Amino acid sequence: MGNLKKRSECPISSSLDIWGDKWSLLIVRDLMFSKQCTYGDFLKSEEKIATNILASRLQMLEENDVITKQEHPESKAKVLYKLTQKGIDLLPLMIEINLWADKYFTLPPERRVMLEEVKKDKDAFIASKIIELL
Amino acid sequence: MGNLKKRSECPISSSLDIWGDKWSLLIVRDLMFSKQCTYGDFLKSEEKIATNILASRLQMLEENDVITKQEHPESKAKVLYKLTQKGIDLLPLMIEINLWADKYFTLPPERRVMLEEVKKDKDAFIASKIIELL
DNA sequence: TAAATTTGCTTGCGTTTTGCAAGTGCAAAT
DNA sequence: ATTTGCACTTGCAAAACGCAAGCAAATTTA
Repeated sequence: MGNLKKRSECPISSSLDIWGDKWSLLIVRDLMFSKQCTYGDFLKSEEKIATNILASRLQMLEENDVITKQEHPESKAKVLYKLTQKGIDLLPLMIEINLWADKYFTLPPERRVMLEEVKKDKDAFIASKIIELL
Repeated sequence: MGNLKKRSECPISSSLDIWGDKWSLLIVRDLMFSKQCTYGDFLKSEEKIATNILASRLQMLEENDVITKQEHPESKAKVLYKLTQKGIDLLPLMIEINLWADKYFTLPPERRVMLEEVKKDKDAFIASKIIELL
């Protein structure tokens, strides 16, 4: 299942081996916007990921230390997923994706607002966001 | 074949719809390091992409204006692939991937050298690289 | 306290994508 | 004229995906 076989020593390639698919970074995105999510929260996202795909991606990301499971404070039936430091470190990357998309797609209004903040002072935005996520 | 069906209006999602797979960014990488490549050049890369996958990714990237075909100055049998402005604009993203990988993988020496330059002055590195690619 | 619901998955199964090998058509070199 | 090089295409088995249904444990409701 979550077997990481590196195709090469190239850092781009090694990174793609972990999150180079259509879903993994959407999970990371959800965690960056929400700080923590349950399994059900991910399923509620606009893109409608299938349950088995979600399970396999969560496992893959956990095995590669991008996310961690935690027990939910209110219920044993629920599981909380959070970003690890390694996951939080994907923030600059996510921001660059947003900036690229901002140039070539039409962004939803809420994201435009965030992007304006990023454009004003990228480093400051990243710093404050990291604190928020810890 | 190269049908872009957006899963949502989210910029991350829309971006992944284009290059969110294990191979597309490796093609972009090759073009950023080499400025221009032939079909055969891509095949020589360490990761050993299959010919049919390469063809489908090149088509997808061309349809989404990330790369362009040009005729080779020396031969009609060869085809030159280059990054478009949209493709060149992926440079900051590629750099962030490198920086992330630098923290969590062991990079090959040549890349470490480049990364040192990036860390000294990221914007300057990007600026000079863009000029190089145009 | 028994039944129904919620939650986080797993399983089956048909469809799509991938990966490998071989083949094709055109250009260029021999 | 024939062989080689280059850019793909094709066939096919294997893997991954996507949808729906199922399931066990925890929690809520009656």
